[in-house]
Amino acid sequence: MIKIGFFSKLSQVPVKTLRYYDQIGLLNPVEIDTYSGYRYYSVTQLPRINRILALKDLGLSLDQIAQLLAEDLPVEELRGMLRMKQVEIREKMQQEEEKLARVAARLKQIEQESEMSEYDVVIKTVDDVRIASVRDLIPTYPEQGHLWDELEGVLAEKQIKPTGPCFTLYHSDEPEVDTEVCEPVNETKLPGDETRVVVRELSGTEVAALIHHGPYAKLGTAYEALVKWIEENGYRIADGPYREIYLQPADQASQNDEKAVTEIQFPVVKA
Amino acid sequence: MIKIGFFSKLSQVPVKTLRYYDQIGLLNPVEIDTYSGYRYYSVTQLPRINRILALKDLGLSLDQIAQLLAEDLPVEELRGMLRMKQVEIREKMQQEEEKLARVAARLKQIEQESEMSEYDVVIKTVDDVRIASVRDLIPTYPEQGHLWDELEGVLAEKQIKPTGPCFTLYHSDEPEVDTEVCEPVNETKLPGDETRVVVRELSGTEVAALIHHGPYAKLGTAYEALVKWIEENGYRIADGPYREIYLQPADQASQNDEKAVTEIQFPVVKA
DNA sequence: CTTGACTCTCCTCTTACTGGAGGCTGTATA
DNA sequence: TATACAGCCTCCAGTAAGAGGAGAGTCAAG
Repeated sequence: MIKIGFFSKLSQVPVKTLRYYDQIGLLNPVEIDTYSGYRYYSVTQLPRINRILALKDLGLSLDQIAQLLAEDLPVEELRGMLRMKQVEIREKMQQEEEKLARVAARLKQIEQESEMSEYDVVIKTVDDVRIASVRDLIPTYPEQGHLWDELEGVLAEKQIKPTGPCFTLYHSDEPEVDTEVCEPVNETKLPGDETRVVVRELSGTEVAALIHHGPYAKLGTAYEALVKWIEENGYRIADGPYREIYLQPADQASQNDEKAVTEIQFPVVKA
Repeated sequence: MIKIGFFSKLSQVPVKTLRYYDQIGLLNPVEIDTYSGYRYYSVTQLPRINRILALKDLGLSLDQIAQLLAEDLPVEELRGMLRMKQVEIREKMQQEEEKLARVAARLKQIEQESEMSEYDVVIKTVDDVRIASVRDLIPTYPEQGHLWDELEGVLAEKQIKPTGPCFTLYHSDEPEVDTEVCEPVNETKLPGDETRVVVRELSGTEVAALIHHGPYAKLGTAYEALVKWIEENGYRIADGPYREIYLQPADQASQNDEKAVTEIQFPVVKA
């Protein structure tokens, strides 16, 4: 029959923690003085707390430990839990490894340019989306104006409103730029006469993305940064078109694109 | 000027999280309608939230991120933070690796014996402790009774009370057992006439320990389990004596040791 | 009897949100 | 124009595993 302080010394578990374990019913003292409220433990409880510590060291939660200790250990279940833990730990280790790679890449980037990059890349999963689009080959990127005119014309005529920001899909760059200009829409079909505008469904995919803020002429450096990030962070560019999303397009009238906000997205997979 | 739901869709950050970031001042909407309370964001805030996400992915806390974003980035500081993070992540990875080893060892043990071991090993650091002791060579472990009589006799005579449980240090096993029986004490010197009892200071050390509950005759299996654990969990036995701590000694009168509780400790270092 | 070391309960705080209740607001449709 | 209904608001509670502290009571030694 020993007091909590001594039990704490023997078990190397802080007093606060012992009280907490008492509270959640994980390890109750053998006796509590009804008058003073003092907790009294026995040295025979040391094996139990050691087991608690050992299981905690395996990464089990106190809840899980309580279960294991209560249901006088069905060995099969324990084995199952441990195997799950193994998988979990392996996953976590891999995540840490990737995190380490990202930190290293950041450091490298800072060393090279002696300032933090203007761009921050994020990995995300874009949802499926239905679009109306026009696709054609064009000689250079900026020359997609007539495609937009064509698409917008048809949509305006049929009174179809886009459900999100418009974007361009680039299917390939050579020999000419295989370009598809897109507006997300709700409709599944276009009513009426035939045009080059088609409605189709894009399926979601994992992408690496960044936001460019400023004139389109400087998109080049953004692309460079994105491609570099993908290479250095354990991904590679997957098949499929990449996107340029016009979150805030250039002002129609003035053609002022100083304040344009554009997101570019490359489909990626883990290398 | 867009509403929170759309900003959430663009940034892939849950609405709840955006509100939380607003609350802690990490990312405030550009405007809040004073009447309705609606938050209005701008697409130009997307770079900022992407930066937040990217830094979070490096393992930084929101607090740290807020600092970095506020103090218009002193590059040196960022570099320092990242280097610290690197070290941190490496440490964590190592810990995970050790955890994995422990889980594997547990699983192996269960496979072999098809039940959970009676013993749970914990690693702890024992404190420095001052002791009164008698040391001698004895032929076998159980024959330490006369050493105890000698020690207890002297302490009783000088009215010295032990400050903790008594224990035995085993300095070596061959050819005879080099045994030191110990009582922790407060005094730095023994008053009066000379005896074989000496007072000295034991320095703290890292040990692997387990608790044995039952007769001393069965301590053998406990030692086996402890040594096996040490081998299988990436430690090795370090120099120095090992300890047998009599937390609940055998009943003096009846010599009944059925309910004895004993801790055994081997000094260890990471292999 | 006093002193000082322990111990008690109760409260708040930590991270980065998540879930829910109850109540407005804004827009699209009938 | 009335009404759904999706979207938005605030406030409250809860998460894991304790840590820190206030204020008060208890125990053992001298």
